[in-house]
Amino acid sequence: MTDQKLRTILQEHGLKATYQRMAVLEYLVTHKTHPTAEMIHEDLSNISLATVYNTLDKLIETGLIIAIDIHDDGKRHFDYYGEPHYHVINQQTSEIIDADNFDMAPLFEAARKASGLTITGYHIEVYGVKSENP
Amino acid sequence: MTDQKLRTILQEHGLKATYQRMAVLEYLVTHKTHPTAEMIHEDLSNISLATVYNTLDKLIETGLIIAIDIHDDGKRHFDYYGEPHYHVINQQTSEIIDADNFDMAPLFEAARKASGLTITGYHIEVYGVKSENP
DNA sequence: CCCCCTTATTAGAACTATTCTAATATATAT
DNA sequence: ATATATATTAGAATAGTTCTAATAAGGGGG
Ligand SMILES: [Mn+2]
Ligand SMILES: [Mn+2]
Ligand SMILES: [Zn+2]
Ligand SMILES: [Zn+2]
Repeated sequence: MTDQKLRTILQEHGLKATYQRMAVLEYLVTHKTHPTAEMIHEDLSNISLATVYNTLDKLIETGLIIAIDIHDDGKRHFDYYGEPHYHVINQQTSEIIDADNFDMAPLFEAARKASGLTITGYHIEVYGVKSENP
Repeated sequence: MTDQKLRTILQEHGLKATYQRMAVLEYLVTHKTHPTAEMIHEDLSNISLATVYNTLDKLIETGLIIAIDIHDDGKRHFDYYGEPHYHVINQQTSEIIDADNFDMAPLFEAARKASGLTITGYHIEVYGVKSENP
């Protein structure tokens, strides 16, 4: 993804386009893993850990990324959320699989009915184990 | 809920029925809030915080309860999960509303197709804000 | 292009939710 | 009742995250 595109995304979301923010955003856009702050900091070796955390907070506020808490390792994982999707988590391996093959509109409508709120988004994790008879 | 019932639930899930576990389980069954470990510890004043954490871990392993991470306060919240349900979270107040008016079977099927796993459960949080024109 | 001012970055310290330790107590099967 | 594996506990330790306050840099207006 080009620097100009990253700059535009950040500015359209009301964020100053700093070198550090472009790097963190590009990292999340281009990695299919769901890294922790520490992993991002290790890979982007000239950006401080505090800035990684600050940037992740800003990107979450804009909705560009989400945080996923894997209770397995006590660390927060981050995920580019340009296209909303849900996660299937293998309980045996902690592998996180991205999936978007389900229309959440009916769930939104149910949630609106149940709460009276205007629904703005969702975080869905479905858990599974390796099939016995594949 | 009677002591004998709590004892039975714990033993049926392979856990020794200690006084402390019965108290924590009863606390979660009878409270509609989604408390943190510290809240439980404060209310059950003769049970150590370590035991509250140990018990919560055991109850999660059995599936009797789940943990919910509210990124608002950095603390893990716990929830009796005797009947699976999903949560609608008010982003303005952090209020957590329980809801079960949606059949998750189609989502399970989609998740199975996407991952090849046998689905065992889900954690769903839907976010919303107060409606403008109620 | 150049200020200016607001906002961002940084290293390191601080915080605190959670986990660990290892000594004591208890549940449950026999 | 006894034995034994398991649970509880206080307090220490850990580590992920947040805070501090000094420095740097973005970007709008001139
Ligand atoms: Mn991703
Ligand atoms: Mn509940
Ligand atoms: Zn994802
Ligand atoms: Zn609930």
